[in-house]
Amino acid sequence: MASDMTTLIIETFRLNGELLAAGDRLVSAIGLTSARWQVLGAVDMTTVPLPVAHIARNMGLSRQAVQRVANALAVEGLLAFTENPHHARARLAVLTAKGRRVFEDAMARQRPWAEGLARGIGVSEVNTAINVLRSVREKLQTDAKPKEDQLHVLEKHA
Amino acid sequence: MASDMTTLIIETFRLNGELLAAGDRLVSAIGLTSARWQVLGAVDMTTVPLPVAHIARNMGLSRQAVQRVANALAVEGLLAFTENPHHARARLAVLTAKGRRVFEDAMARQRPWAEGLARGIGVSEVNTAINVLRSVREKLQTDAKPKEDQLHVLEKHA
DNA sequence: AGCAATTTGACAATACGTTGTCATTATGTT
DNA sequence: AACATAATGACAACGTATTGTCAAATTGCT
Repeated sequence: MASDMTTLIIETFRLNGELLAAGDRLVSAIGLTSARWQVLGAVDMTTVPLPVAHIARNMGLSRQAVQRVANALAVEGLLAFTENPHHARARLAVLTAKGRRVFEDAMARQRPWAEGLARGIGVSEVNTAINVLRSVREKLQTDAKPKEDQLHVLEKHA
Repeated sequence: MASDMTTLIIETFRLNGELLAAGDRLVSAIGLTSARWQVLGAVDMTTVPLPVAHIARNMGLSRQAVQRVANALAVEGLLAFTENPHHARARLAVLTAKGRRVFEDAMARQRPWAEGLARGIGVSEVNTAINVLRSVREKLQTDAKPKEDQLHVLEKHA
């Protein structure tokens, strides 16, 4: 049903807004915002230091958006750029000691908060929701790039 | 599990971004954006013309955000403000004939698009996802306003 | 080696959302 | 009637994201 899908879409918008607001509340005491927290997390997650443009791709955002936040984090000393032996311009983003400390503070706040959110909701329902959201997102992403698919088809014929 | 909830949160962020991008693609040809489309929809939905602040509450957004979009829509002639007999400043937002036409164009595009998104996903799974998202959002919203609940408790005791 | 395409970061313009402040208008209580 | 409170819109400052453009650096193909 299209109307169910429409309901899901509207609910996704609303939940996204509430999550951002809640995330801001959660980490504002330690001088973070949701966006900065997410960038710190993306930098922390990598095993090897990466340039900002690479991190942006990992996050599914434009590199300019991440660049701006990363620069702000660097000004505040949470993140630093190290020289990249393979690329003179594309310096590598790494957490500073302070950045790692702040990020761990944020995660320590996030853990009990996420547990509280999950309380009362069945694990299988949550996983069903995750799978539905992922299916819809993947469909949107393939819709957005029909060109590449067509090229793949052409390659197969060639 | 907290980690399942974290996965759901991240997936919500990603889907939100894809939905906004897809919505923009869907209605950009008729000069709309996702945000303007949503405001038109909120104005269209009301049985009686309402002031902008009231519409913003209906949408769960700040009145300033909606005001800005509504003003832009008024400049483009999709929306008009009529005098409010009950309030000199709070004029009432109504769709113009052009606004109604554009909104109906947008809905005509949305219908088959939403159907395509829903295809291949079970109705019950979609409804489970809706219920999970709604539960999490409501929990966030009650967390955000512990004051009022406490006041209600106090009122009962008083 | 040379040249085209890609990657990266910087910068500007724009869209969308927030909070805060202010003046004006209603509302409600005393 | 008077005064405190709430609602509304205007304005400003800011945070987050987008696209577009540009120059520099890298990569890849011939």
